[in-house]
Amino acid sequence: MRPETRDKVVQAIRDLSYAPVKAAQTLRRLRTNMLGIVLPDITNLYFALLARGIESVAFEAGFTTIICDSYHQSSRENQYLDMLRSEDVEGIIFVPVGVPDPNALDAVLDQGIRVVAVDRRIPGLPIADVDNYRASFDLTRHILDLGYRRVAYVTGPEAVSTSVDRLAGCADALAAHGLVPLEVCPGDFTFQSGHDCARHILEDTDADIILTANDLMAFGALRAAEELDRQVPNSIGIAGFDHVPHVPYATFLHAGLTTIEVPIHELGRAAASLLIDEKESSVRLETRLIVGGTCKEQSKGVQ
Amino acid sequence: MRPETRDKVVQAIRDLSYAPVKAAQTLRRLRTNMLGIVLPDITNLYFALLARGIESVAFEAGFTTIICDSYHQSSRENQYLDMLRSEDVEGIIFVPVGVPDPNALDAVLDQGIRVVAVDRRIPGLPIADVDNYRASFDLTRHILDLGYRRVAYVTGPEAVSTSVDRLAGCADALAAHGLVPLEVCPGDFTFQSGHDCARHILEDTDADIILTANDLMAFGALRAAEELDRQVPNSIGIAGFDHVPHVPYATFLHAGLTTIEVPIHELGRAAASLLIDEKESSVRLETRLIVGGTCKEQSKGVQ
DNA sequence: GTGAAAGCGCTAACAC
DNA sequence: GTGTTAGCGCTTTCAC
Repeated sequence: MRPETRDKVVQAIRDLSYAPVKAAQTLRRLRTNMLGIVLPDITNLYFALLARGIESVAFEAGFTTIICDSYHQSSRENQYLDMLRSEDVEGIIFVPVGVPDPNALDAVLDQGIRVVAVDRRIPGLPIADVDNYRASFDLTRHILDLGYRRVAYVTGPEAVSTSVDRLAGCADALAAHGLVPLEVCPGDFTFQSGHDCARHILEDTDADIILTANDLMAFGALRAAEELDRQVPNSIGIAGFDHVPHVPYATFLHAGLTTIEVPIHELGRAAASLLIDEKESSVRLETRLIVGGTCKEQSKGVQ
Repeated sequence: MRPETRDKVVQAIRDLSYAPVKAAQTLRRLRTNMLGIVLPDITNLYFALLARGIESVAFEAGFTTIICDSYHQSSRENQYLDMLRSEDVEGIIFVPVGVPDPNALDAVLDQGIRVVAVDRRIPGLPIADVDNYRASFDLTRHILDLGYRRVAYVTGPEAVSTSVDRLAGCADALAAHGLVPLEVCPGDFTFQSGHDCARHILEDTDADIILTANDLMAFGALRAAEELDRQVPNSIGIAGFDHVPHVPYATFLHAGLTTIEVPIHELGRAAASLLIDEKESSVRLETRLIVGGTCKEQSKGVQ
């Protein structure tokens, strides 16, 4: 068409402030260009960073994302799965609360909506994750190298693969030294549960270190140690897992927590790429050991 | 219709696993049942709590929400506004980065999409907020009653109404005592800026208290005080604003921060209600003074 | 109470 | 190049 005709059309679009109606496009093309994210808690920085990573890739690819916060409740999780299905999203990135309800999930899958897991495994689905077992194994070896021997562990929910893998990695590293955990206390990834488990461990065992399945519980443990006047790391060692940059913690814990860095944002990006590029495979990213000030640097008493 | 006929139909829905196509409904009804949220940073707990509040009301009312994270960039904010417009959302809850771009906003408004502000004022729009001026005034009076006199203030971005109001409330309360702020340092609501401003204040002035426009900057100030070996509250007082429940802070700051509690979740709920109930009015919620351990309890030297 | 038909706004296909 | 048309799946209206 002639440039001047083009300009006229463009001008007309302006004048009438015309904007295409998405619903009509969607109906015609049978493509919504929407992605769903289902996660347990958007106020948890870990998941917020994950959502950001996902969104950054989706936005570049022209997808709109709907974040669904399941509040750690599988009933709400199912409601959201149904909702996303009826919205005809083109894919879902799913961080389940525990073991997902097969009914709700299959209904989604049967409609041809692709679902990928991120962080937490879901049987039969591709996933973007890290090697939690390996990282936990390596962290445990690290603290064994430092001379710690009486290891107590604060684990996460048993229905969540990350909890299971991290605990297993720790237990196996201990076993390789002929050791077993002094205590395995069931937490739920919250600050409070970390605090409560650590208090129990400090009061009822002679552990020389507490390992926790995430940083938040490690902070709970730090609090418990402080309440009981136990010096960290001199009287008790503490290590976490995640390396979530909880802001105010920098205020007080200058030397930082010994922990495993999980590339959360990248995990989100990888999961979104799996969905958008329609890959069937999974992707695994690297973690890194962060040596902080909550474990002794010297071997203790072993010398 | 006869019950048995009904059952047959229901059965058929089952068998064919029929689900209505939202796009067709939307096209026909010209209603999308979608709400947009535009906010500066979903990884900031303050905004995550706001989003949760909004979502809880929207979900009950059958609306799907789309959270748009502008990353504190007005360019992205405009992109999202355009995106939400083309999605034909039925309303937008808007926490602007600064002063919103009239072009992008008017385009939305011209299309008949209702927009409400929350937390931060936007000229011409209804808002759900708190009386930041009053609360800041009262907090300042409180610390004056405690005997503090040499008050330094760390403010937020000057394009944001909450910053402006909080600073004005403080300044006016001081003026009522014939005082002026010893120093007003421009922060940007981040931990880092709170730290940097506080360091400057502690090194270059003889302030006896630092007030900050939000809790995050107060934590930065606490960090700065610790670095310079200034005891809180004995050597320097600190107070914040927000009362955001940053989790790990409970680990270390046992007595808590002196601050103003803003009902964030409720603010989100109120904003969503304004939109959904199609009210034109604004709504203002109550704040509360939280007396923590970061200000001296006794008047100092005044007796 | 049941059935038929029009039309929401767009896009893709095809004819000119 | 340009113009015309069918139809995406639903809801609403109107006729029976």
